[in-house]
Amino acid sequence: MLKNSVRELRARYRLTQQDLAEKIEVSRQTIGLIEKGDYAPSITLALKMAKVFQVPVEQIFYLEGE
Amino acid sequence: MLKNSVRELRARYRLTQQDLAEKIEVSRQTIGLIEKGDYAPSITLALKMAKVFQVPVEQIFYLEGE
DNA sequence: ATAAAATGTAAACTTTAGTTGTCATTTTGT
DNA sequence: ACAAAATGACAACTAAAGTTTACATTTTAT
Repeated sequence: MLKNSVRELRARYRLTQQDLAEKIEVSRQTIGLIEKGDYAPSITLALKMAKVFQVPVEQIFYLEGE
Repeated sequence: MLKNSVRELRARYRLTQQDLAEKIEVSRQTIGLIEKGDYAPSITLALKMAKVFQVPVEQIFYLEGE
């Protein structure tokens, strides 16, 4: 099962969902749905996010319970 | 633009597309299309692949030319 | 307390990931 | 050289990502 720490990282950088959305070129709603855990984004989105937060992808998205 | 080194890693482990497909639970065709660069897989697929190859996701998938 | 900004949510939609089946071509092993 | 295994490719399809619009609720700042 896929989990993520987008909300925490976003808080650390004091970005709104809108801010983050713009930086990685997706809609605000998409950020919301990802934070909620509603779906597994594309690797492209994940890589862009990792760049914004300056952490490895694995530190944002990870499989829990295999 | 998204690039990847799936083919190289798969060769290193001497796995067929079919083998890899089974390990990460996708179809053989999907592996072929990813190697060809036809599309950006989900982060879930990428994480599973990273596990198989025992490398960070960034070593498999990366954005080239921003 | 109030207004503005931020977030949650939902429906209807478009786009793209991923599947299944099938056949042709290439590679590998004997 | 030959057969078997592996890959390429394509069409038609299904499933899921991601968008847009719109409105309700919550948070934040003054």
